[in-house]
Amino acid sequence: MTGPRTSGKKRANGVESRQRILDAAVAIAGERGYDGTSIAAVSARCGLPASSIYWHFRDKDDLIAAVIERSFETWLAAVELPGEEAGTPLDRAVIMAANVAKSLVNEPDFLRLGLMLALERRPEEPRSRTVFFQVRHIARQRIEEVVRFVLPQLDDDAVRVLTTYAIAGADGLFVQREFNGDSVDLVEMFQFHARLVYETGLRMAAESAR
Amino acid sequence: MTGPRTSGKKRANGVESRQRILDAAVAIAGERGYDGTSIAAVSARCGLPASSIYWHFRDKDDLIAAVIERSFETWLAAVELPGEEAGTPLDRAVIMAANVAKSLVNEPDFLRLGLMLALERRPEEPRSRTVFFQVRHIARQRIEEVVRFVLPQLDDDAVRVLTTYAIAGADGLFVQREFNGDSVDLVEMFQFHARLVYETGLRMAAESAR
DNA sequence: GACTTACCGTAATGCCTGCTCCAATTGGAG
DNA sequence: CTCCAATTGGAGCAGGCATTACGGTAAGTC
Repeated sequence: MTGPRTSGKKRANGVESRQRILDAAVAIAGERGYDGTSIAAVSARCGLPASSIYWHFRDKDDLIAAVIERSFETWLAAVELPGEEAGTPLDRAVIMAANVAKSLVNEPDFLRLGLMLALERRPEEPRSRTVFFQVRHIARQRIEEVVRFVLPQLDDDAVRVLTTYAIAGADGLFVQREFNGDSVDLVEMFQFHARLVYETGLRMAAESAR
Repeated sequence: MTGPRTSGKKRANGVESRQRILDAAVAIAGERGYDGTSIAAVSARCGLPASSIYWHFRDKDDLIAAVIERSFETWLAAVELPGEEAGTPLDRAVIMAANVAKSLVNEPDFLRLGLMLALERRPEEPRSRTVFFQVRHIARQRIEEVVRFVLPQLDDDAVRVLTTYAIAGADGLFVQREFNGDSVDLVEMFQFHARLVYETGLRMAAESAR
């Protein structure tokens, strides 16, 4: 271990405080949604006064947007198509589905918040909502890539339909688990879903080649 | 003009006022969720003062619960398995799926509000949320019946899994449409989904009989 | 006409909200 | 040491919130 030269750890917090605030915010916003998240609650949870929150973030909307960005990054890092050693393309896709499910079980706040945010329709759309849509678009592209890789014989239209269906199933299964609790085995259901989407893709390809 | 009879309806409102309040509330709550729905906004929209709302409903929670109950009733009435003249059991199930999709397109507020409500986790759970769960349970039973009728060879466990998957797909597709707008043809996707669930059920039955 | 019931309107209650102001503290640089 | 910039502490503001108190009015009953 080294003596860290300049840093140590104790100088005025800054970076760490920002993380503490985000940690508190993701927990509360993931449970109560945008309107249900009060600055006072976040402040109480992270132990910093409201003024500190406003020093780090322009306003509440900015805070929630930052929450989404950070959560998405960690989520995205956890979700990659495994390498060739994992087996056939289908095997790899099923493993990836299981990994997505696991990360959703471990940190459901991100998607829960995102879904709540996206379902809302308010006259003036908050930035946090559009951030979620951007982020969601990236996720969609990644899934589309996987679909295209696993089922290379599909044409663009079929890829799009299948991707939409794949994401819909994922969202829906997540919601089911939120409702019914642990009685829904998310990992198993995601694998089931991945296989089903794959077989459907096979059938679609066969039909269009007919 | 001396005061004519003003025959039809003008006096002593009561029932009609209650409906006006519920109409306003379902629109606002369907767009903004529980916390986003203020009594003042509902009052402004229905033209009645806040005190009238509190005459008809105990509190905000009671109002939202009533909104859910009423919306569910109209939704449930719109969704029935069509009669034998519609064709094979699968045909009938697909038609029913299309009908569900249509009613969701026409009145998305019910499910949008329900999903937002169900995703929230607050320390003290509002009655409206439990009402949604009750209502949702009824819907699930109805779908389970349909699954059992269309695929009578399935055992109970398979029926349960398939029903969960069917509902998850429906929720997920609905959410997709909320995100992507009319570019998602909900009716078509619901039919697609119904057929896919059916084929999966066939395969499950064949496997368990193996 | 007196009394009751059902409903509407006004105005207020007290709490909570997002957000800001400003003074205090801290660590590093000169 | 002094000075500066980064942070925190806490008090405070205006506005919005759910909810209520209370008085008014119209119709129905006797």
